[in-house]
Amino acid sequence: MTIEHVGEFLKSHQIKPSYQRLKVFEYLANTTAHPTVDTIYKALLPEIPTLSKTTVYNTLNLFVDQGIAQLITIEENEARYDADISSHGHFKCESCEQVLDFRMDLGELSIKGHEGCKIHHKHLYFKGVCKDCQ
Amino acid sequence: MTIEHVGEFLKSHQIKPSYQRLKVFEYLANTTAHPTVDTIYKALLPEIPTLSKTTVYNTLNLFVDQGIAQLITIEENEARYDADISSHGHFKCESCEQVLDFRMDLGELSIKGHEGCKIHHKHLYFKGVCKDCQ
DNA sequence: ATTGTTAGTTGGACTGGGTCCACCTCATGG
DNA sequence: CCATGAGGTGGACCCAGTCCAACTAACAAT
Repeated sequence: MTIEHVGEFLKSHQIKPSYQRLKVFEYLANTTAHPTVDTIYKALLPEIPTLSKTTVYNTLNLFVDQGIAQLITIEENEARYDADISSHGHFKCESCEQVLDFRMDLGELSIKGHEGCKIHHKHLYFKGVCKDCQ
Repeated sequence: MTIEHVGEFLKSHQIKPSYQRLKVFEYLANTTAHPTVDTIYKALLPEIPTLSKTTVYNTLNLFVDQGIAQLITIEENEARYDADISSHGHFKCESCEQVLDFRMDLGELSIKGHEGCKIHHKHLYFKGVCKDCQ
């Protein structure tokens, strides 16, 4: 997604497109690496020397709240973010630590035994060893 | 599971059944609340006044490593533990914050597009609002 | 243009979950 | 009865994330 499209996209989700927000979303939308806050912060710092980590946190939380990004908690000690909000699963390699997407439609899954529950989000996390690390 | 069975169970998984380990596993095996470390610690403190939080951490990590408990990272800021290691999903109510089990066989699910990956663990997390909170 | 107002940004202080590490205790074996 | 090692303890420490007060940019009203 190019930078001018990002602005329109943010506006269409009730997010004022500040320079910081544009840059954070542009970065997130153009990677498949599911970056952490620190990764995003370090990547943008050369372009935005005054950037604050709090801003990155605020911005990502805003994106999650507005439904244009999702929080990935596959690992206990690191929050990762993903601008791909379509239904898919995440696989983390325990050796090289990369997180891969894989196609998986979670739409039809429901909760057996708790049918009255209203489901807002679904996450499918697999862990193991990727092909390259075996 | 009663306390004497816990001892045998731990031994059968190469874990020396110290008093602390017995008590932690007994607590975990007899609840469906998916407690946090702090919950377990506070619950056992009256019985074991000298208990250290580090011991609870060490013990739970040992259980996870030996495959008799699993770590639930459904929420970013709290690690929960579950002695039920059968294939099932977890639902967290965003209102009352309880975590419910639900039957779901994840055994047949594989990773489309990354067939070479060796899968060790599978986690399915749903979030929403439970029946009582609607 | 000027001022008021509000949203957004900044960075330092703070919090709390989790880890580290040195010391202590207890069980087991010679 | 002592030696050894595994397990437990608790205080220091680390670090991701939050809080908060001050600063800045954008915009509205006059």
